Amino acid sequence: MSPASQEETNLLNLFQRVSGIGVVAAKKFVDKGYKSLEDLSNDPNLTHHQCVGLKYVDEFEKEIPRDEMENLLAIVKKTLNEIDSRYNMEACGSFRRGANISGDLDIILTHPDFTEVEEKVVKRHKATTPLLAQAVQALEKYGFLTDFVSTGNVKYMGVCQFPGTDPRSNQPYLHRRIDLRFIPHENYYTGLLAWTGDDELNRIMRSRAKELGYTLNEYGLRRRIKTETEETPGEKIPINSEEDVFKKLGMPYMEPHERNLRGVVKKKYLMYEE
DNA sequence: TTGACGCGCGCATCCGA
DNA sequence: TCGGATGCGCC
DNA sequence: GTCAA
Repeated sequence: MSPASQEETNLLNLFQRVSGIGVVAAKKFVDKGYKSLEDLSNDPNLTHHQCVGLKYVDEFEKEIPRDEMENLLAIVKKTLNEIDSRYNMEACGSFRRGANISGDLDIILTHPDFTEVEEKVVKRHKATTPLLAQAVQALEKYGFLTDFVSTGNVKYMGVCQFPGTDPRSNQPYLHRRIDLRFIPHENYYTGLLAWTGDDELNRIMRSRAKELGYTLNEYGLRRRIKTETEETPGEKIPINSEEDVFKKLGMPYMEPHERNLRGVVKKKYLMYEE
């Protein structure tokens, strides 16, 4: 590769470390002649997301120890329960699968007042559910949320920071990415399953569902209706636990910590090769 | 090593009618 | 001004 | 890029 295009590749990779900058934006910045993140910071036209991404570019690349994840989650639970005890929340992703370190904190939220019907109304009328906004407001007031990336009716993406000094570094705790995702309470278990993952298990379960004439996603498990010409999703199958989903698919239940299939599949493959 | 494959959604922002 | 298209991050 | 063969 020529030195010039090597430099371009390096810059593309550098710019894409910033959250909010993907391939298209990175190319645009290279075309503008930017050579560094400092050049980037002088651009007056960065999106809000990109500004936040740039501000915390180093911190977002640092992994979050499990005990800090637990502390962060505890704050969210405590704060939200104080304003409304009917909030239900669970941290998903690798944390729920038992990982010792995580990249971000992904929390799904339900509330008995937020149903599928309610969600449809919200979307059609572009009204706002106060439930997520209220939760965010409470966490901001606490000083726990420091910046937002995006904030809508059902999904908040932002930045949080545990208060005080991190004994590991003797410095303030790092800024961490946090997502709050509101889902209709009827979809809680399929949502929990989907957002806990991992990707590989999701793929396996979805394709198994397909084989059995179902369709599975974070919104539920449905029977597919086959007609002459087309297939449409049919009635939703009632799900009252994650176990229910495994059961319907004829699979043995897997505890969250048993759902790390990515590494397992790879390991098996490597063993086969040797 | 090779070839098949990877979905869809919420939000911010841009763009053209 | 508004609706659709695009970019992005995410399991 | 990932993953199965």
